[in-house]
Amino acid sequence: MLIATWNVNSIRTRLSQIINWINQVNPDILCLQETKVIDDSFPVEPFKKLGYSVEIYGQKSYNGVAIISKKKAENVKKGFYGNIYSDQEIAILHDQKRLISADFNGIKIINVYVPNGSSLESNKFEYKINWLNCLASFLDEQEKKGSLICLMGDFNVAPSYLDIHDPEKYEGGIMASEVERNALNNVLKGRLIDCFRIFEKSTGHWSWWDYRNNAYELNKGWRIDHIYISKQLSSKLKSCVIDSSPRTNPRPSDHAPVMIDLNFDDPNEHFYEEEDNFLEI
DNA sequence: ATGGCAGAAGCATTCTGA
Repeated sequence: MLIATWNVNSIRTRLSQIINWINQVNPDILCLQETKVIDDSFPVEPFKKLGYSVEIYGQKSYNGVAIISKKKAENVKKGFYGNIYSDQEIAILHDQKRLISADFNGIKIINVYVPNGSSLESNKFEYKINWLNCLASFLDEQEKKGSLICLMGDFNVAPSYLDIHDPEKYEGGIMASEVERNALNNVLKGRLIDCFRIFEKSTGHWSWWDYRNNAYELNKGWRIDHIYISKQLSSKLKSCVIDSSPRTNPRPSDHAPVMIDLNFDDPNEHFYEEEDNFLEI
């Protein structure tokens, strides 16, 4: 089962590129971020024509998330829910459409677009940390229910210096600060693993390149788009790749899709031992 | 230290992103 995440930076501008990518890759589940459109204007039909089901949670101009899937999503939830924080705080977090979740094959798929935060001094940074703390509480609740989790999206955090093209310049700044990494680690709490780092330990692998300063051509990127799965699922993980090819398209998204292959054909087949190859940073 | 580039809204220019 192929599960992918892609910050497309506008579903309407990127529609043909996304359809082409789906035709090439044939994902079972594709989580999109930054769709930038209200639900009534989301181009649903091109996906339905390919046999996909579409679940959307969008707003005007900014943010917006969607789950495109071959199987119909079950238990679709838009935004945070459950007994986490006050209703008032939840209401504030719902103003920005950044999270949608659904169940597939007994796995809870959680698609997130984590706030960027702008700068460490910004009130948007405070919002980012609050949002990540809310996500941590949300996952605590899911864990209590015993759910198997696949959490993916644009996290706007580089987990380590290995995930930045120029760590000397950027370490400690936005997307690379201790505060953000602590907040991310508090979401993961060791119960979720970074699929990409199961297979690749080295630096030089990016999922986002700035539109400015010829960053893609100079390969000056960051790895800020991630797929995390419950440790119990790690034995089912066959691969995790970043497909940078759409970044070479005319008028590309600044992000590339990230994809995992989870084995559900043979439940006894193990690709990795759980405690092996887990990179602790 | 600042801006670079791109998208949406909407029609000149601002806001936002990362």
